Amino acid sequence: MTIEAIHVATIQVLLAGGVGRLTTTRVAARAGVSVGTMYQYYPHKQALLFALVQRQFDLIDTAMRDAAARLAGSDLGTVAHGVATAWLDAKMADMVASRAIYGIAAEFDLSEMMSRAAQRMTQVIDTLLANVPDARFADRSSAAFMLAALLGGSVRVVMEAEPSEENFARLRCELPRACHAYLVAASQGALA
Amino acid sequence: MTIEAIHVATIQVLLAGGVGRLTTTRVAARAGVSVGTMYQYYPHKQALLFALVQRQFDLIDTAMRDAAARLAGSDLGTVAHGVATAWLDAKMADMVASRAIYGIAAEFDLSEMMSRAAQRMTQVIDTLLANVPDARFADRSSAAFMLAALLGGSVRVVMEAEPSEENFARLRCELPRACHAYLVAASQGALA
DNA sequence: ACCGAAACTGAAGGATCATTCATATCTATA
DNA sequence: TATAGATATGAATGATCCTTCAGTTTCGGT
Repeated sequence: MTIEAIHVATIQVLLAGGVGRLTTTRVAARAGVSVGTMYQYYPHKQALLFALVQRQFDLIDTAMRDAAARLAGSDLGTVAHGVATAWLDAKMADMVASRAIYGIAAEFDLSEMMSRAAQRMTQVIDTLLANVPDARFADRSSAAFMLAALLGGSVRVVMEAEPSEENFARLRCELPRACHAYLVAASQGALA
Repeated sequence: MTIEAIHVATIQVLLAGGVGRLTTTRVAARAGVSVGTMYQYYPHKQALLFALVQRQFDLIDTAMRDAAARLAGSDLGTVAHGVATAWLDAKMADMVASRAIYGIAAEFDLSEMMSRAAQRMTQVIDTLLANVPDARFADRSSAAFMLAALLGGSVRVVMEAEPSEENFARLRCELPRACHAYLVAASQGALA
């Protein structure tokens, strides 16, 4: 499909040179179509990029909701570990796209989009925490907010600063542990 | 000083419209100088931006080293709290610049610079952890790495997604707690 | 095979920008 | 005050790039 080729090409171009080097001509060339064709699917460059970002956000959102459904009602340790792992899986699964997309945020104003995504994520975590049987949180919404920030931020920083296999392995090992430790600290002791 | 005016103007322009809207003319205009003047201090736009980023990184690096010196030899709780607070203070002190600068990373290739900054930060934390009397880490370097990722990431995400006073207050309250909890979990129990 | 619609093409228009340089202004020293 | 060097100016240059549209190709149905 033409449109799929355009998407793939866009990500490739983004990875090759960042948003700065992403031109409509270059994307079209890499996709094997002409510039004009692109404009039949998207009114401007920005629309193309936004569509990519939206798709990525939706993917991750869905993955987190699935994980939340699976984990509902589990004990604190399972939830902490499960959320961290689901997040890592979702990000890693489409790491190429994720990395490429981070760059778009700077050129265009994605703050509204990112804000919405963060809020949805916090919301999902919050309801998940509300149903953990063996923990009561003094300030559950703050805990959910912080957990979302820890998850989102750590992965992002590693991807941007030094995305090596070694570092991802560390993340995979340490992030669940960190989440668990934080949630235990934020909850008023175990009740089971 | 002309050069200071240029720096300030650059950050203002960055905040107003991101890297995408940052043009040499606009920066010069806002600084109250002419384009040509800018080129007497920096060979190109990129050099100007890199200088800004470097300065910011150095500021934060210095702040963290100072904090580390102050905290050397303290117990785990003090170190965790101190590092988190120092980090927040450093970032908040120049939040305007910090936010502006995040945007530069996408347009130009700052990955090398960011990688170095992250490594220095991890190193500082690592030596700090090595001198905590009441804790022994199974894998100290991983703990230092993870702590750096947690600190760097969470602040960044909040700044980008929803930089409200309320959220910073939450960060200030929860981040030290999260750091402490993680470090306790990563160390093999308290020895004091 | 023929036709209309849908999809595709890519050269050209029109903007925007980074960068240069010939010229002007300031500053400090003799 | 005269002068050299340092600093500042901003119109002009040349490049890049988004976007458009008149014309071509492809495709499904008859």
